[in-house]
Amino acid sequence: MEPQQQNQPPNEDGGSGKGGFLCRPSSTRWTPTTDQIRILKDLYYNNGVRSPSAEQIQRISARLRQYGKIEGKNVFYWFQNHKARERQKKRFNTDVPMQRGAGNGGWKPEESIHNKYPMANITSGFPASSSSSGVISVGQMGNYGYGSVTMEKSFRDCSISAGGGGGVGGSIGHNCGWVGANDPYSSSYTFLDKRLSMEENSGGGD
Amino acid sequence: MEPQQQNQPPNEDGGSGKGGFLCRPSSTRWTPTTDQIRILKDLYYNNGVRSPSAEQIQRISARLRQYGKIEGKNVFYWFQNHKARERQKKRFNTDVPMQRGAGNGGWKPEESIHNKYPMANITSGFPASSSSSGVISVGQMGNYGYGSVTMEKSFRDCSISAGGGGGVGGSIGHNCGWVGANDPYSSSYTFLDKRLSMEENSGGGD
DNA sequence: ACGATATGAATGAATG
DNA sequence: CATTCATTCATATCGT
Repeated sequence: MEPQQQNQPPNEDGGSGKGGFLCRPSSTRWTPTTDQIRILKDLYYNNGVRSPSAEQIQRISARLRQYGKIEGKNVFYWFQNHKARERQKKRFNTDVPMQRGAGNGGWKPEESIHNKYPMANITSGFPASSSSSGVISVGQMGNYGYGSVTMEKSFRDCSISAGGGGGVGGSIGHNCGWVGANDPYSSSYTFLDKRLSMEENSGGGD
Repeated sequence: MEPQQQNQPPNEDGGSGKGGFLCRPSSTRWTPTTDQIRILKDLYYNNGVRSPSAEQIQRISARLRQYGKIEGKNVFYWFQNHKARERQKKRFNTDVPMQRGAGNGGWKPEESIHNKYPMANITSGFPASSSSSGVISVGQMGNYGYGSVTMEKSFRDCSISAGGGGGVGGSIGHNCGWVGANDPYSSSYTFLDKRLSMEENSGGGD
């Protein structure tokens, strides 16, 4: 993987310690664990998942939750970023067919669809999850290719009763309505809440 | 801060001199040469280039390649970092209770030759949402130069690790036949922002 | 050699 | 989907 080996802190805590004075979310942002990354990449490369739908995201996040705290938006952003970065990378070094010879263009060659981790019985008691060998349901089931996902943050209900007492699945099953939107040209693009005029004051020089 | 630049370091792979290992870029990371830095700064300050587009990056990197090994991502990162750091520094001082005309606090003003913003970031108004009356007082609350103090407005939840704790992967929703997500544009998001309240404290009511 | 600072690189999050 | 911002890691270089 990348030479940047970030530590893999056992981000277990949720941050809110009841009796604690400290509600200090160690990290404000999600720090994916190696296992999570592994699965995500597996989905991305081996399964061709690039823009998972809400349902898929829910599934993925649920599965990844076994390896650490994760939320739907994390998965969502991960895929978006991963895809965007790949494209961007390509954009930069889209150098014209000039002399080869080391003209690497320059970025890490990460397009391998290889999936290591034979998952041999390691001494560790890690929860080795079958990667592409198992019958994962998280794979994309039809939604191939690209997908424009315009997220819309409308503070509405949508509150999934999580932790109800066993049913973690969180039946977010009120999807029998919006899903009917098979209008590809009607780009969801709903009114984004967006922050009101929060422009940078471009105070560069002076 | 930038004490001085090393003069043309043997930044050529293969010449790993010390170490003994070879075939490996002695320097894992790009070490810009003085000429490269000079040009980059020139573009940054004299030309107001702060976030070059992919095409520009290609051009720049191509030009800088004359002075040393450089790649697209280097240019990209350079500008990103430069801008970010300058802003970071400014943020700490910008309006800090500084007495006296210490207009600057201390760090050197780089090579602020001049500055101009050819691209007047005039991003029009706000798309949609204008209908609602202007009951909006949420404007910035005294945000001077920058308005990004990590002010969350949407999600900022805290772990949704429901009590499930084990039976994950349940049926997370029974799509009524799953949406025919065959359409590339149909991922209307609506789940991000889920605000779970798992603060089921006995007695509740505080 | 070690600490401090500077800076390249990477990535999560957010916006347009 | 493209672009940008913020944060953090990693390493290079310099100071002591």
